[in-house]
Amino acid sequence: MTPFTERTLAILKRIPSGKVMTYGQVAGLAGSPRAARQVVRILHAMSRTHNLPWHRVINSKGEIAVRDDESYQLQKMLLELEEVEIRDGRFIDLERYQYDRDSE
DNA sequence: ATTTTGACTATGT
DNA sequence: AACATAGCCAAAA
Repeated sequence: MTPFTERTLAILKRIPSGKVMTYGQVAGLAGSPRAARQVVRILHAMSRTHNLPWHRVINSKGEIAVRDDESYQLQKMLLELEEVEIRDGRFIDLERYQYDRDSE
């Protein structure tokens, strides 16, 4: 496993329930701010086997990025189970859910 | 070594 | 707000 992947996994696992991060934020903390698409790859490839909170990762516009309707509904449901309120694919109060304080 | 692959992002219109 | 475009980059093929 490459260092970037390792760091990305560590970061993803630290996103608390009820909070979200963008693909770009995760990539940035993992050391490569413009590798958002790599985060997407990692989620696709490893979310199942590594028990990652894939539903807590959203795009920079503050939307659920998934296009497939079934997966979209699943992601929305998982977030709502964590008290994240969404309407029309957008977060009611994104500010409240953003997980920034991570630099440490 | 080169090409393809994305649940992306910033910018411009 | 919506759309197009170009840039992006690590991993896999």
